[in-house]
Amino acid sequence: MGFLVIDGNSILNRAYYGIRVLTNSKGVATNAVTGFMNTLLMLEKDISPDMIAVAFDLKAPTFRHKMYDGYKANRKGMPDDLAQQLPYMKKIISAMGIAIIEKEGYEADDIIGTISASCAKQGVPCTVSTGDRDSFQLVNELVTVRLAKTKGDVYYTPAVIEEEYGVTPLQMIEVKALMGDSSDNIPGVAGIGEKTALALIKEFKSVDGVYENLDSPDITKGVRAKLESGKDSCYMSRQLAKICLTAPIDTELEHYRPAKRNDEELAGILSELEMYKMLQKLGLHPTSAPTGSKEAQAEKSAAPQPLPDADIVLCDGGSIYAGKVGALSEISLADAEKYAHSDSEKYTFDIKETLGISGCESIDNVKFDTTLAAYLADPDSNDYSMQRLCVQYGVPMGESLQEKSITAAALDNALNAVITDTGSMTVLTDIEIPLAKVLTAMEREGVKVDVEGIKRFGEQISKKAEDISREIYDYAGGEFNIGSPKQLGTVLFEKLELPGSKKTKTGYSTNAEVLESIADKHPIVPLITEYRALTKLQNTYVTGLLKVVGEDGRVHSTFKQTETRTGRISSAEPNIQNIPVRTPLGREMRRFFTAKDGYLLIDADYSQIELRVLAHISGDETMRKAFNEGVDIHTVTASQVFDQPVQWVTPELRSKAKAVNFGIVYGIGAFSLSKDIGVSVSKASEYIKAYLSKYSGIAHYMEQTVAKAKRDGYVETMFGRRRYIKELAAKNKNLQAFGERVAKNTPIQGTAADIIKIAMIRVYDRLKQSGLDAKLILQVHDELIVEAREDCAEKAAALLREEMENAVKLAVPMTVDVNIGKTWYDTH
DNA sequence: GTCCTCACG
DNA sequence: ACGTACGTGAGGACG
Repeated sequence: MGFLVIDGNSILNRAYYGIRVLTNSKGVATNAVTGFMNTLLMLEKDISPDMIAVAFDLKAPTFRHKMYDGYKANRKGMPDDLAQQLPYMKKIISAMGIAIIEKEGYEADDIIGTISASCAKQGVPCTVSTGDRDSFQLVNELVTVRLAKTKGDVYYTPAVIEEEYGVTPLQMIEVKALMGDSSDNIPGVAGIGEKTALALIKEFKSVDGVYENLDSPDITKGVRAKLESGKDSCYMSRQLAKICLTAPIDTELEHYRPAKRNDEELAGILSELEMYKMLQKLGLHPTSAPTGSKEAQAEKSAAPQPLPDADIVLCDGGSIYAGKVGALSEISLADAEKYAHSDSEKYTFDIKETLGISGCESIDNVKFDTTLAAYLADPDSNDYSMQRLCVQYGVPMGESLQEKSITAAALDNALNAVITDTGSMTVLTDIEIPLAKVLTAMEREGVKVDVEGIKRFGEQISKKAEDISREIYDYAGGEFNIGSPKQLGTVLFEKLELPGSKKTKTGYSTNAEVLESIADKHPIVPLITEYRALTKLQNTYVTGLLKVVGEDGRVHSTFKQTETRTGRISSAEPNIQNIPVRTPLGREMRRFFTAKDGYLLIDADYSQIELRVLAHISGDETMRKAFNEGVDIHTVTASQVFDQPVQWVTPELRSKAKAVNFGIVYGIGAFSLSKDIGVSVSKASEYIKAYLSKYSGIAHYMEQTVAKAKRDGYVETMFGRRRYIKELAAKNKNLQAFGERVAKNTPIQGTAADIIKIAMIRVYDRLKQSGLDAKLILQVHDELIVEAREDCAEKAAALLREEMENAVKLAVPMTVDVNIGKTWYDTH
């Protein structure tokens, strides 16, 4: 009903600051557009307006937002990534058939005022949607302001305003004349705030009234003096505060009935922004596949082969269905094994889930897997559901089972094109698909844990933690929750007045680094550090682990295959990849991960796999030589960076060089390196410079990689696994720098991940065919753990080493350290 | 649900 | 003037 007028700038601003920055794959921010659209749709649904207009500012810039005062780089006083969204927003509004009103020299408020006045004159109800309170003066019997708030909108009618402020809507102008408005550059009367202004207007009705009654006993001396000296400013402010009701715009209300929506245009813009949820909400389909770059789109000439006629395999509600498109039938669990080994070519939707439900060890002749393909096409996503993929790839989502088979086939076609096009088909068929059965087997097998041992350990830890907490309370002069960073910060920095400044948004930072820096300032600090270590062990590892031990006395972690951006595997419930090892006490936990009776654990880990990968792909001769000669890489690096003969390298220098080597792999910065090794930033900077000049091949490779990433928008591993880096296209310098580090790190971390995956598949296959009683049970990024019967352990260990070392042939050897022991602790 | 902290490679 | 190394998962506090 009636007219809806939206304060475009205000709503867009609120959306921008209210929603974390979202961007599409090309780095264009979409958060403000998303928020605005949600607001618009909500308003349309709520109000069902007959006429709609969106008003935008076209006035000389004002710094409305304190946060960005001083942000001089942009004359609009608007962050770049918000300004970036304005043109899209306007195009979308137009495509929706909704009128945009803007007028040179007028603010959105003036336009809204003029429209609302016309409505009031013609007896048309009018709703003003805005995020700020400036428009309250426009409110009357027909005009309502709908203030956008985080927790739902609030309607302001004359009665509500009277109730909240005790003045009429029009008197808001008088109030503002007195109190001013810093965001609108309205000075008001210096020294008069909201409270005083409201009280004055409540009593004297207007600015005139106030000045006529300066002698009133209700006005204190101080206030009176301020009013007298600020009189000119007050009357000037009154003019400024008044919203213009006669802006030269089209006030023929009928002209603002929405035109027919231009679906094609709308779908085009939303697809460009990759706003798939919004497309779905509007009942539209994406206009093009999103993942391929422009070149990829153009290269459609090298079209992939259409999929052959093969079986689709779907899981639904714990059942498996397979067969030709549109003719699936349920595969009973009894028949699953037979079907799995049949000759039919299979297109699974989620092979790991299929293995899990069917109980099969493996599935033969799997040619394609939708989920894994979608992961390779877009590893940034965290949702590979059919529904999500349909939205992403513009495929209609089927409701019934048979329709879903059509959907799956259509998705496979789309993804097959993407994967072929981007050169990641072999990663799919030779790595990810065969890996699924290995991970499934590892999950089923699990690892034995010593439950009683963990419990005893936990009791010791708890006792110790309790003792320490008492000591802490003594020093603190009272009990408090040590685990609450907020309370801890208060105790350390206010009560005990220790040095250390606010660091986080919400308060004091109390992390290990901060505590370390003040460790010798007060005896409570080392106690807190110790308390933290103990409670971490207790909560996360002792209690956490006991919660997930199966009836078989083993823990069965889930190895997630589509979780990381780089291609690594992740582990959850429990996370078996972050069991303590670095401290002596933490390392004790590993005594409770053990081989079953009569068996041993074999632990094999790659030595310096990431640096070796770097030596290979960069072609750096110095580093390759070091690895080929089998010398200690950190010692060599120390000798290079600090210009010392190898035999003169001290443990200290070696340790620094080690940190530099790590830093290089992460896309080093001098600041962080300096923090890590405790030298000045300028020293750290010198080290990096020396490193890059000695290892010039690495310097060159890093430059090339970043340049290529900026040009193409993605980086790749040796095997063709891709990661798109949208941050490189961002305008924000910090984001760009992050993108560059990612570009440097991902090919290294990702290639190492590919290598160990290949090794896992080979180890699994070889162990199986060898007939040895030995099974792969764990993976920790560069480390594989096999549980083997005692009499098989040596052979299994040799096999493990052989397959890992020969998984790929690089320009440097892939050295593996192998250890055998009863528990995980013993293998280190 | 988000933040902080901290465990691992 | 600010923030500052890559990739994860989990627990507790707090609003």
